[in-house]
Amino acid sequence: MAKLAINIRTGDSRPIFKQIIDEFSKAIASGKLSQGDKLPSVRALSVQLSINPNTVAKAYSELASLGLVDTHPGLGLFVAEPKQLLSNMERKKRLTSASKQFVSDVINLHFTDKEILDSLETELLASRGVRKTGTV
Amino acid sequence: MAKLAINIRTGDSRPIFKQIIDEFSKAIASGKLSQGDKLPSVRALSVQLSINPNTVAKAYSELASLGLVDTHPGLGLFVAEPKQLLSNMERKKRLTSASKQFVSDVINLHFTDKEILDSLETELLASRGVRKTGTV
Amino acid sequence: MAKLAINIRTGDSRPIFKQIIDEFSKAIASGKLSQGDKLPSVRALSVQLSINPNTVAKAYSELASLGLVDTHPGLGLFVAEPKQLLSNMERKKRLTSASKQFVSDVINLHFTDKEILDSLETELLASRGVRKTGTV
Amino acid sequence: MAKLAINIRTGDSRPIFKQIIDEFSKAIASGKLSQGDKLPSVRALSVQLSINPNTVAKAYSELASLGLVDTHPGLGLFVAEPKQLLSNMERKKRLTSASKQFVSDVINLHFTDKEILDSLETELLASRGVRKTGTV
DNA sequence: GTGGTCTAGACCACG
DNA sequence: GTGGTCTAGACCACT
Repeated sequence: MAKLAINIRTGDSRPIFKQIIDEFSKAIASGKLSQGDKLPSVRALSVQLSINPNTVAKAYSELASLGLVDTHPGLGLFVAEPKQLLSNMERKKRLTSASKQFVSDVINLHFTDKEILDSLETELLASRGVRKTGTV
Repeated sequence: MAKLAINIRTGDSRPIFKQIIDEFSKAIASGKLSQGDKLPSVRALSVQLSINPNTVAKAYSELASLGLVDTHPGLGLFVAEPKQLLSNMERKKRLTSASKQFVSDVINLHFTDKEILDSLETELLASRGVRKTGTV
Repeated sequence: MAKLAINIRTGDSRPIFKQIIDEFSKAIASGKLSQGDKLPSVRALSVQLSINPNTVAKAYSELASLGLVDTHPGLGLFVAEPKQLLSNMERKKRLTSASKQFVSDVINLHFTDKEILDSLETELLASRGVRKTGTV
Repeated sequence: MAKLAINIRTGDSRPIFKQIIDEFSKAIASGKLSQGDKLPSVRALSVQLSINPNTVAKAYSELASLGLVDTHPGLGLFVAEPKQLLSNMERKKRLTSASKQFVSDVINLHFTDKEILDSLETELLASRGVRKTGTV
């Protein structure tokens, strides 16, 4: 079980609980957290991040409903087995929606398509625990 | 003045005012609206889209502060001359930030990198008024 | 749009927010609420049920993540278009899980299988807005 | 004393003590455990299942208060004689309540009534030690 | 100790 | 007006 650091930025546009969700999502997707690994307790993480325990609880609750973790009251939260919760149509719909959102966000920055795609690829590799050193 | 259709979807996750901004941004970026073209009046657009005039006004106000349009009090809003308001560092920062956000949004959908990049490319081309299949 | 009554029972073993979710779920499944219908506002329902607004908000938030309603900040919540959010495997898994749970709950009441199945069928028909009057 | 296997699943939504109760309930209802059979000791079962002895003790305590087992201090727990503790009205009430709960749980999975009833029948037969396909 | 629920009250973004 | 987020503090069930 790798060392895990959850980072919260107050200047971020995303709400705190969403940042927590994203951090754990990426940690699980990249393999930094593996099935069966225990998450920090609600109280422990709330102290570590200096936020309200309810905020952590909300994030944990959503992670559970996303199927990424299993909750065991009295024991804690544990990384769940990988599974596909959503129908293929819903997955596709969400990918398209996120793509549209991304395009809207960057369209006025006047980058070329290649620059945009390269930037995305860099982040994708990073999220999978890979540094972008090879050719594109 | 080019033919222009502003589309608002009630099912969209973005707030209405943001959708308006994005629609005009894309229209300007793709050349469907050119420098000097007049935007519809607040009242006219609010009637056309069946939304609150305040919402349109808010969108127009942000378009102006983004530098995409010039306000001519008493006459209306006009597409501004293309300019670059942001430093290259700021542009790069926003691109990276949007990329990170996008990756967070789709990481748990379990698509391959290629599928994700393809989806984005499709939307990029669409935003530039191009269909992906078949060269233009 | 039919008249809608949400009932909360303090003696119920389910938490309040879950009761609210179930009530709206059944209202939507049975057609008592149709696509596009507006749900009562968080504040209005919290007053009507004499509970904390946050509790209603939590229920509404889960209804949204279940895909049953669309939220439009500033406007309210509306019944969403019917869709299949979950993969067939996940649907089957949840059906089996619920069946097991149900059997565990009634196994010691010493009813015959037929009595149990009849009871369930009655409730199923009721949930679809049908009174059980025909033969079984 | 019949051969008996108590199965605890960490992925189950039910708390551990409830799983233990359900397992013994089903074993008794199906005849796998008969009147007078001795249950494993608290310590033995807790070791076998790798769980906290308090959890086993809690389950045993509830089994006793349900009237399914008799406690003989110093000797252990033994399966009690079959008896009916609940009034018919109470039994019927609990069946209806469990049915309602079940319907609420599955109503949004969009299965047909037949699929739901089939799933339940399968589990009912399984709980009585019968496979559904092929008579026994 | 663990997570889950509920209340109370505040502030923000959206229309 | 609408819903969304966060804090503070309480109580409960489970291990």
